[in-house]
Amino acid sequence: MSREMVRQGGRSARIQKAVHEASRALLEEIDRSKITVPMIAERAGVTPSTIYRRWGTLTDLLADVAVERLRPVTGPEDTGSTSGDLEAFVLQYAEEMSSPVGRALLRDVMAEAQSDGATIRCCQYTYDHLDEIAARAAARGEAPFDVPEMIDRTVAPICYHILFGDRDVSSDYCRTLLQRAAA
Amino acid sequence: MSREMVRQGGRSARIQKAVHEASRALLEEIDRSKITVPMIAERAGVTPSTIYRRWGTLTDLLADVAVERLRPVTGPEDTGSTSGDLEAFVLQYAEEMSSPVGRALLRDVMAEAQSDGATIRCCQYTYDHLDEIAARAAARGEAPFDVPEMIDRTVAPICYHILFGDRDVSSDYCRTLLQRAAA
DNA sequence: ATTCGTAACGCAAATTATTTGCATTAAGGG
DNA sequence: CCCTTAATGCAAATAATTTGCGTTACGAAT
Repeated sequence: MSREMVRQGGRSARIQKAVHEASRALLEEIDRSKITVPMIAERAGVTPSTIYRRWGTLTDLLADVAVERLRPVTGPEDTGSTSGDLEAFVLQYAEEMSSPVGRALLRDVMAEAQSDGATIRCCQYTYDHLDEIAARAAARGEAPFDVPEMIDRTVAPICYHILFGDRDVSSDYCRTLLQRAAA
Repeated sequence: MSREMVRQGGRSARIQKAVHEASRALLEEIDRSKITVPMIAERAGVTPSTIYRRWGTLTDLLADVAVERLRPVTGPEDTGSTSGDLEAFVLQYAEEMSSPVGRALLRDVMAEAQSDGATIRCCQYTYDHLDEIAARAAARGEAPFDVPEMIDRTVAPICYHILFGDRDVSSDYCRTLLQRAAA
């Protein structure tokens, strides 16, 4: 009686894939506020009730999709120097997130009410990237930096301005943040 | 044919007030994800269609309510010194926003898709507060500070950690941010 | 004050989304 | 290969959202 675990293979996985793909496709085609669960279900070739049972709400589903999209496929670029690595990472982060799609993903991730869900997983990617850059710095014998502090000084302001839309997050602005962080 | 403007007085205002009050009351009582438009309508004594026509969606309504709640009723406290004013403001901001209700408000404000809506209005309050503190500093002959930079160094990290839930936003942490900003 | 034009509302019907009960399918272990 | 049961499909039931239309009541002008 060890009971069954969550099933991962076969049909279940196929459906998750189909639903995610349908969601991504719709996010590209039509406005996010016009997307509905039945719409995604039809495109994915499943019944709406399946989606409701597995994801609960449209918000949760879109958050799940967003986290998946925000997961980096590759580690941070190795430019040979810590400052170069940091600049490459921060500029790419800002560019990805400030696009209309990126902004929508960010909002979807945060909309998920439960704090122990998608949000932490999502910003964990940022910690991991910076950890790796810091580890490289140490391996090179360069001066190390504090990862949480680096997030406070660069990533946090970038997210703030993207989410509140109170200013443009340009490359120049990102470099200013990096200079402040280095001081 | 200059025609009618948006109506503000009388019935229209009463309904807006009733709906806002009903929303606030429900936000205190039950989980945000369980709140529905018909629920608010009943509590406010209006028909659901009125809410749908005026606010469009539940998200937009809650964002509207959130902005209203986040609007400060009073200016920043005058402690006699700039560092004191800043500390008072930042600590109060963090405390307000990190509560379950504050966090929900923050999420609601951001969930509203259109960037030119509630979000800007909401963070404008922060700019205004800091502007006033900076003006006081100048009036006292103290060294001025750059308001956008202060936001980047204090408010932005606070919002980031509240929204992503990756760390606790304690008073000690806020003071650390203020010390960094002063350096 | 009274009248007039119309924005905002209430009501109810139509549409659409969400939930739920039950039968069926297919993982995954024995 | 069989057995248990998680996950799905289907369809009915419920709830939310939209919409048409008649009514109310701002607000402007007379």
